Amino acid sequence: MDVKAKGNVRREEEDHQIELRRGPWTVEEDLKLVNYIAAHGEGRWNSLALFAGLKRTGKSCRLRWLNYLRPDVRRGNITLEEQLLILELHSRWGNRWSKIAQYLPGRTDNEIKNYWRTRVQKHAKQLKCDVNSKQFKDTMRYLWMPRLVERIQAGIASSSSTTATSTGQIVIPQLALSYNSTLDNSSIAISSETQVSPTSDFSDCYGNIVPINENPNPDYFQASQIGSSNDYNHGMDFQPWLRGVDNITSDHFLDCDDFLFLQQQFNFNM
DNA sequence: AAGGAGTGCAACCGCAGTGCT
DNA sequence: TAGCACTGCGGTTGCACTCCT
Repeated sequence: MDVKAKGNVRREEEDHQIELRRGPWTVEEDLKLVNYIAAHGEGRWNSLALFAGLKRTGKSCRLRWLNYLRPDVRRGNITLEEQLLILELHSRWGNRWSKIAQYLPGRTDNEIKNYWRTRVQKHAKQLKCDVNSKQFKDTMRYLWMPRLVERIQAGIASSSSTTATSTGQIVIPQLALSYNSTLDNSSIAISSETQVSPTSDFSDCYGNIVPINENPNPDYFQASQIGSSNDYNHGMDFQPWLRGVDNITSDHFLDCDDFLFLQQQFNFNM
C-alpha cells in the first residue's frame, strides 16, 4: 500500500470514530454551513466541518457549498447559450468539467457533467453511435447545426427583442450573441452586454476564450472562433444552436421533428 | 391503480496534486 | 525527503421522481 492509500485509510478510520453522516443534507445542516461560512469564510474544510458542528467530512461540506449553497450558483435549465458553450468547450477539452465550468458563471462542474451525460450522450445513444465518434460530431456539424441555424433565423424574424444585422450576425440583448452564418467562417461571441463586436474581431482572436474569473471585467466573457483544428476533436467545430429568442431555455437540443429529421439523415449516411 | 423502466441530479468515491512539517 | 493533511477533479452510484404499460 502506498503512502497516499495509507493516509486515506487512516482518515476513514478517523471518520468512523466521529460517526459521520452521509447522504442528503438537511435544512439544519445547510443553515449551519451557510452561517459558519458567512461568519468565517470558506476553506480548511475539515476543520470547518468540525467547528461548524457538522458531522460531515470536509469534502462533503465543500461539495455541498460549491455545488448547491454558494450564493452565486445558478439553478434551473441550461440556457441555449450555455449549451452552445458547453459543446464548444467540450469539443476542445473533452471531459475537463471544471475547466469548462470556469466559462459558465454560476454553473458547477457537476452540473455540466450531469448535463452532458444525461442530454448529449442520450442523443448519441438514440442515434446508436458513440458521443465521441467522428460520425456523431459530423452529424451535428453538417446536419444538426444548419438545421438549427434555420430555426435561429426563423426565431429572429419573429422576435422583436432580437435583431439580425446586415452582415448576418444575430444580436440578442442580455446575453449578446453574434453569429456569422457562413458555415466555414463562422464565429460566436457571447457577453452579458448588449453590444456585440464586429464578426471580424472574433475571427481574428480565435482561441482567445477568457475564463470569467480571470477576466478583468467579470461581466464579460466570450467564445470566439470556431473552425480551428485541435488534437481532441480532430478539427470538429461547433456552430451555435440557438432559437434566437433571448428568454428561451431548453432541456433538449432538438424537438421531435428535428430529431426525426436528424435520425433519418444519420441512418441514410450510415 | 400498480409497478416496472427510464431519467435527472445530488452526493459519494478514489485518486492525484500540492504544500506543510 | 518522507509522511501527512487538504483540496480538487472526474467517474460512479443511489434515490426520488416521472412516465409508460
